[in-house]
Amino acid sequence: MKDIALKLISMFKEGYCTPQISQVAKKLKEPSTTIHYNIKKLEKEGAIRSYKAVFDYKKIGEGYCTYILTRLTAEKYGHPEEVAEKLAQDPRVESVDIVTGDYEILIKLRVKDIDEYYAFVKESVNKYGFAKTISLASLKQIKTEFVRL
Amino acid sequence: MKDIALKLISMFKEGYCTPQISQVAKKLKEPSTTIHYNIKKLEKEGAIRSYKAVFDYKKIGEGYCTYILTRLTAEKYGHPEEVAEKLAQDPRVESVDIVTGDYEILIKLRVKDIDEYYAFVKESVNKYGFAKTISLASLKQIKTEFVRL
DNA sequence: TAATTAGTTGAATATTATTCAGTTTTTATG
DNA sequence: CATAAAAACTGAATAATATTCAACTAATTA
Repeated sequence: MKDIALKLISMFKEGYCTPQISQVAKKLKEPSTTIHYNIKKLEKEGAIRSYKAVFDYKKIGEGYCTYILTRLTAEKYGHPEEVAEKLAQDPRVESVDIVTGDYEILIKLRVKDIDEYYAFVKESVNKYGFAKTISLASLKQIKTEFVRL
Repeated sequence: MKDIALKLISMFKEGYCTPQISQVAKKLKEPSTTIHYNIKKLEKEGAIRSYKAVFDYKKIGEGYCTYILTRLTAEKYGHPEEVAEKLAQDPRVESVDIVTGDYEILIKLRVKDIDEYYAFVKESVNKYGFAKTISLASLKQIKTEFVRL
């Protein structure tokens, strides 16, 4: 077999999708050319960044979801954006925000299980300069990425 | 004019998109029918929940993003799922999780500005039984929904 | 109010998804 | 290990959909 599924999942996580113009046209009872025009406009303005898939993360082996709040070490403190940019490159990271409060960065992590979670944190402490972290494990996800699960 | 843009945004937030089979086929150098077969399989298994758009939220008037941790009142405590389900129906809510720690629910909220944020919190205290809340405002979003901004 | 720009739309074309039937590969079973 | 059954793969044909274009209409600006 070719194990295409894994490749598809990683591609659809970020993009490789497109709007269904004719379906939208039907729903809104407008000509498909009008819908087409309006979508292209939103894309040109940069209002739409990407078209992507939302998964049942348990079923794709990413059932363990955690929110990690982190404070950076003295040397990294003051440059949270650099750290955040690096974190954003990690495919396990769903989102990264610089936030207000006692902790600089909020990470949403999706991994298979608690072992992979631990591997991420252990690796990150040195790699990114995490001084202190608080983790909130998601016990149940009701809605993600605007999609109800 | 017909103000189609607003309707498109709300539709694409949750769905009305589809995978680009031929583009994926090109990228992976596989026949498009093979890609088609594998995608349909993922959909049937329920691994893919939806195809949707990711926006530049500032440009669609939802530039103010907050993470809200909340503890429920005594009467609601023990039934966080009911509250979470109601919260999930709100279009301003991007995600809702039941989490570990001192607070039961973690909400990711997207609104226009701090006034709309305040309106949400004020309204929620009574509506959902929020006893105590901590809010972390996102100062900068580096990555959201697996998409780099 | 004339001129320019932005938005709408139908018809034609180009592109893409889907179906189907045949093939290969993998898995299960005696 | 042989064989049957199921799952995965694929090319050719068809169906569906997106895109282009040119004409038109509405809105905005000078």
